[in-house]
Parts: sequence; C-alpha cells; structure tokens
Amino acid sequence: MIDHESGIPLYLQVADALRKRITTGEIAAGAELLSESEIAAVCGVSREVVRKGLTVLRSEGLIVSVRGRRSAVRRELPVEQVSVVGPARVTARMPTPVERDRFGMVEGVPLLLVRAGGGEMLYPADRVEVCMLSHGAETRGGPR
Amino acid sequence: MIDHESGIPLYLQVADALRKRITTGEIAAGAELLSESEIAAVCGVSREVVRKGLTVLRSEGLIVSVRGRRSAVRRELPVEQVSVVGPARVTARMPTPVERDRFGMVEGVPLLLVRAGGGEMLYPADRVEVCMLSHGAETRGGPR
DNA sequence: GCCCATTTGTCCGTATGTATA
DNA sequence: TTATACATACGGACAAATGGG
Repeated sequence: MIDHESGIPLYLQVADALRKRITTGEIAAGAELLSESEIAAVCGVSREVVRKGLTVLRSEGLIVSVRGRRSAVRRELPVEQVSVVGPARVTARMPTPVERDRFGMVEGVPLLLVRAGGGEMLYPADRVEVCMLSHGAETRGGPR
Repeated sequence: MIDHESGIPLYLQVADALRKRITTGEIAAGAELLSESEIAAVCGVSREVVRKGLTVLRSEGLIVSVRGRRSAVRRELPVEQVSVVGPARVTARMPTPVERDRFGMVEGVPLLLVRAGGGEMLYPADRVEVCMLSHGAETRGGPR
C-alpha cells in the first residue's frame, strides 16, 4: 500500500490511495474515513504524514474535516442554475477567507465570477452552474 | 504583529498578515517573501507555523513555492479569451493532480468546466476567461 | 563543472487544546 | 463525565533543489 522506498513522499502516497478510493466511489459521498490514527497505523506512517495527506484532499475539495469527528467524503450539493443573457465573461478563483465565510463554503471549493452588464456576481462553484445564453440565441452550434 | 494570547491560531495570523500585504500590493506580484526562517524569527513563532500559514496562501493561489527558493507572490498571467457560441454551462472545481500536471497549473488555481454543444472543455482559471458574445460571435482562441 | 550556503520539503516525535459523541 | 478524534504548536533531523562564486 505505502512504499517507504519509492521516493514518492509518503503523504502523497496516502493522499493518492485515498483519492482513488474516493473517486471510484469505493468510499461513497458522506462516508467517513478511518481516523487519522487508524490510517497512520494501517499505512505504517506517522499521524502527521496522514494529516498532510488529508490536507491535500481537503484543498482538492474531496473531503471535509470537523474537529472531533472523522473526516468524511464531501457530499454533492444540489446545483442551482444561474442564467445570464447577453455578453458575459466567466472565470473562477479561490475565495478569500471572508468570502468563504460569507457563502458558507468549505475548503477546496472555487468561486465563480460572472461579469455581465457592468456588474460582477460571485457564486460558490459547488452549488451554482452558470448558464450562458446569447441574446435571442438558438440552440445550435457550439464551440469545436 | 502576532498575538500569542488572542486565541487565533498563529499560522492563521501569519497568513492573514501576509495576505493583507499581498492583496494591498505592498508585496508586489513576483516579489519574494522573506525566508520561512526569517518570518519565523520576525513573528516569534516556529518555522512549522510559518509553513502552515504559507500552505494556506498557496491553496488560495496567492503565492507559489519552489524548493530551494523563497516563496513569491503569484504573477498574473495573460488571460486568453475563450468564446462560446450558443448556450453553455460553466462551472469550476479544483483540478486533480493529473489535470494540474497536464495544464501546468500551480496550486490554488481552479479548473473551469465549459459544457457546450454536447462536449466539455477544461481550462485553467488563471489563464482563461469564458466569454459569451451577443451577436455575430466568433470563436477565438482554442482549447489547449 | 564543482563546491557551498541558503532555502524549501519531508518525516518524526511530543505535548496540549478543544470539539464531538 | 469520559473517551475519541481532530487542531495547534514546538522541536529536531535530514533530504533535495537553487543560486552564487
């Protein structure tokens, strides 16, 4: 499972192993992981190494951690459709701590920035999908 | 500067202090920070606390770190305009390590997902802006 | 090309605090 | 209240990459 001789950082090996089990669905959304100490014992590494691996997964938005509880696979939230009509530009960046707090976002979730009509709107990317419609557009011909 | 009695985690205080100096432009894009040891000495905390604070800023996409060099404020990249014609849905998430590698993305930069015309395209959010044009739209710039 | 000081990265250990159940 | 579990903080040690001389 964990190869101490491979030269690959142990915390990355821990993160990689867990990520695979999460993305394949072996560990379902909402399910709890083993405790940090248990993972450390199973993998034969220190708890700090496990914590560093979990930090990686948190920043990827794969798990959420709450003090006193085992870390759990992040649940998918219902996606709200936000429509914009006419010329608009959309990009994304990570939120500031203030923005994370304001929108109640967990770690590892980007912020969507929609600029249209002279204003700018911000949306948490795990709950919002931006639907861009050109004015009087028909449904035909996308890019590529 | 750093208050050991405030109850606010020291590494967050370090991150907050540096974030403010970065976002206000006091430390310009591309400029190097002090070394971790120097920051630790200045702030009166351990190097591990400083490293944890820098990890926060990295995951926010504010700084980039390279082994052997001091961490530096992330430079803004020229933004490529990707235009879409017809209805499109745009969202964002953090990239997997494989995707980060494929696109040459640094830490703390989200991935833009554009679904249009039955397909899905991926773009690094620090280099690409998705544009929806109203009339006579043309598609400039291609996928990578 | 090579050494050397600097600097960040990895890993371990210990201790303590604090939230959860 | 108690046990579990995650969070914070410090310390030391060594590895690996950078950049200058």
